[in-house]
Amino acid sequence: MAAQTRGPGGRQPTINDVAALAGVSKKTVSRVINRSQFLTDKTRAAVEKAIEQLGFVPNPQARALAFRRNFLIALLHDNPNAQTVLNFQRGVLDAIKDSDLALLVRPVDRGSDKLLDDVRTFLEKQRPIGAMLLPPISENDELAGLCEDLGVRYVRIGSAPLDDARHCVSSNDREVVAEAVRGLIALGHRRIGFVRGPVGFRSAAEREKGFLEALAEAGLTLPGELNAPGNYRYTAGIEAGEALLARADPPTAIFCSNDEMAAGVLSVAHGKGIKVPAELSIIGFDDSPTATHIWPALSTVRWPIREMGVRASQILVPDFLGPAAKLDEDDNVLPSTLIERQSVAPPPGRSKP
Amino acid sequence: MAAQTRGPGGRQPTINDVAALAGVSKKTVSRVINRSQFLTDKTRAAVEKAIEQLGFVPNPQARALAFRRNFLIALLHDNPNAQTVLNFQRGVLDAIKDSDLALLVRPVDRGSDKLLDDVRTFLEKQRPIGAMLLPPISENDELAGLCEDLGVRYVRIGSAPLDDARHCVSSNDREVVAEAVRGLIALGHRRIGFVRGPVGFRSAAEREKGFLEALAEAGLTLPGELNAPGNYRYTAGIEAGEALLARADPPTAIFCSNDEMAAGVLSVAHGKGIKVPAELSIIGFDDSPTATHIWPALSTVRWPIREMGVRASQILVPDFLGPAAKLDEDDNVLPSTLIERQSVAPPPGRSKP
DNA sequence: CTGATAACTGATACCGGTGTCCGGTCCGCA
DNA sequence: TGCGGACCGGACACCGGTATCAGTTATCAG
Repeated sequence: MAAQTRGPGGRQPTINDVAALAGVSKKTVSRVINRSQFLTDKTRAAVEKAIEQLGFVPNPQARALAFRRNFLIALLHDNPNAQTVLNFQRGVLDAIKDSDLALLVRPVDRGSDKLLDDVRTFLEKQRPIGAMLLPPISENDELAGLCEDLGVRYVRIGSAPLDDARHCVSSNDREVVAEAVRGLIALGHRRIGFVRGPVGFRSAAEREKGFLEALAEAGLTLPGELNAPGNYRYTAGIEAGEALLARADPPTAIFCSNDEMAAGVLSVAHGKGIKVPAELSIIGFDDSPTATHIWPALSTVRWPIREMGVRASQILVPDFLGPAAKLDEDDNVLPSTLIERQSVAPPPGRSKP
Repeated sequence: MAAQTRGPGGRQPTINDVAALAGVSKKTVSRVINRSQFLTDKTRAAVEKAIEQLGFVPNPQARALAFRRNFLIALLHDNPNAQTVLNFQRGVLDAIKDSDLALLVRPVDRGSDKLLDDVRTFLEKQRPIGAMLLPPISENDELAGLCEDLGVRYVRIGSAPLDDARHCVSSNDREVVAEAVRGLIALGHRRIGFVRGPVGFRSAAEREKGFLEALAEAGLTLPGELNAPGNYRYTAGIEAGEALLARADPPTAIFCSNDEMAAGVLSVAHGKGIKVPAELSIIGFDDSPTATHIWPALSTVRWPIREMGVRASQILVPDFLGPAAKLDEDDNVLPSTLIERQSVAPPPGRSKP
C-alpha cells in the first residue's frame, strides 16, 4: 500500500527548523510547546517568535508516537437517535476546540457477539487518550472494564449514575418525568397510560420509575391494561396507540418513553379522529426534532445532551482543557428540563385552569 | 502536558517481537503488513501466525509518522440534518470497516470567515489520507482547492456533479423531483405550490429545476404567488404554509424542497382544518425520520446518502479497500428514489385513479 | 570572592514503524 | 553449467517529536 499523495512545494517546518532559527536545541523548543516550567522568558519568547515566523505546527503523529498515546477522544455509540449523537458530538467538539485533541467517531454494534473484540482492537490501534460511551452501550460494564484494562480513560453517559462520578455524566430523568406526570395529574388526569422503553435499558427503567413515583404520590396506580410495551421506535408507538386507544375506557393522557413513540401514538389518534390535546394529552421524551415537527407540537423532556458532551470532556481530559475544568462531583448530574408545547391540556369535561 | 495513563501489565507487542517469534527480519514483517509482493506463501504464513499468536497490532502512529500520512479519512460537514450526516458516516464506516482506516469527524462553520484557515490547520495537523465534503460546504470551491494544495485527496458530495468524477459523488435529484411532480400532474393537480430551499444552495437549485421542468412539460407555469421562499427549516415551512394556504385560491398540492418544511406546511394545514391529502397533497424531500413520524406519513424523495458514503470511500481510497473499488464514472451518480406514502391524493373533485 | 545549590539547556537515545541499498540464497530455465 | 530473477536478511538512516541525564549558567549564602 502506498501513500503517494504529494505535498505542496515547501515542506512543513519541523521542530529542527524552529530550533535552528531560534538558535536553541530542539529539546528547548519541545519545552516551549509543552509549556514546561524552567524556561527563561527570553528563550521562550525567542522560540515563540520562530514558531510564529515559520508557521510551525507540531506533528501530532510524532508526538503521539513519543507520548505513546494518540491525542484523540473516541466516541463509541450505538444510538438510533442521530440527533442525540450529533448534539453530543457538538458538545464535545465545543469543549476541545482550543485543545490539541480531535474526535474519532466509532459506531459499534450492540448486538454483535464480537463487540468486545471490536472495541478492544479499535482502542489498541487508535490508542486514544480516552473514550466516551453513549447510551445504551454505556450501560455495558464489560466495556468500561475493557477501557480500564487498556489504560484508556473513559466516561459513561447515562440517564442516572452508572459508575463513580469520575466516570459518569448523567441527567435527572426520573425527577423530571415525575414532574411532568405531576403536571398531568394537576390538570385533572386520572387514567394515564404509559408506553415503556425497551427492556434492559437503564433509561427506560428511570423514566418508568419517575412515572410510577408521581402516580404513587397522588395515590394512583398504573393498571396493567394501560401499560404498553415499547422499544423507542415509531412503530411501537403505533402499536401502543392501537392498543390503548381502541379500548372502551381509553386513557385521557399517555406518557411515552420517547418522542418517536409519542409520534406513533399521535398518528393513531389522528387516524381515529381523537383530538389532541382536547381529548387526549401526550407527553414524550428527548425533545428530538420530531417533537416540534409533528402537529400539535409535543410536550416533552429535553435531555441536556450537548451540555453532557461538554461535561464529559471536562471530566475525561481536564488536563488538556485549561483551568476551567475543575468541578464538583455534583456537577456530573445535569438537569433535564420539561418543555411544554401543545400536546397537553386538561381532560375532557374539565375547564382550562 | 502529560499523558500519564498507564498501560496494562505486559506491553503491546511490537514488530520486533513478531520478527523474533517468526524467525524473520522486521523488514519482512513490514512487508507482510503492507502486502508487498515477492513473498513466499510459507514465510507469509509464518509471519501471520506469529502476528496472530502475539495479537500484534501495528502501531498506527508509527506508521503514520513513517508514511508521512495519517490513516484517517476526515469528514467535513456543516449540515443541519443530523440523520443525513449520520447515515453518510455509516456508509463510509461500512466501506472502510476492513481497512486500516479510521474516520475523523469535523464539523465546520460555513459562515465563519476563518473557515479556510480552520480547515487548513485541521488538515495540516491531522494529515488525513483524504477528506470528504458534505453539502452544503461541498459546494465551496475554495475548500476543494485547499485540499488540492495540501495534497489531501478529496471527494465532494452533491445533488448534482460539482467537479470531475474523480472528486464527486452525486445523485439525480432533479430527475426524481420532476418524476414526483409529474405524478401530481397525472393525478389532476394544476395549481401546485413550491417551497424553495435557501438561496445559493446547489441542492435547492436542482430541486427547483426538476420542479419547473415537470411543469413546463405539461404546459404549466409556477405563478409567483405560489412560489414561497424557504431555508430548509421547519419554521420556514410554517411561514410558507401560512402564505400559500391563506389565499382564496390555494394550491391543491405543494412541493416542499425538504421534509422539515413539508412538516411545517402540514402543521399549518392541520391548524386550518385542511385535510391532507384529501384537500391538499404535500411532497417533501430527504426521507428524514420526520417524514414517517408525522401524520399522514409524507411522500418524499429518498436521497441515497448512505450509499453515497460507500461510493465516496471507494473513489477516495480505492487502494485501501481491496479490489471491489474499480468503478465507472457513471457510477458516481446514484439514484434518488421517490417514496410514496399517504400525503398525496387527487385534488378535490377528482376521483381516485 | 568562593562554593553550593537551584535553574536552565543541550547531546543523545528512543518511540515503532518504513525506505534504501546492498548481499546472499534458492530456483527455474537455456 | 551458468544466469537472471524472485525472495529474504541486515544494517542503517529517517519520520518528528519526547525523555534522560549530564553539563552549563545564574543565584545566593557564607
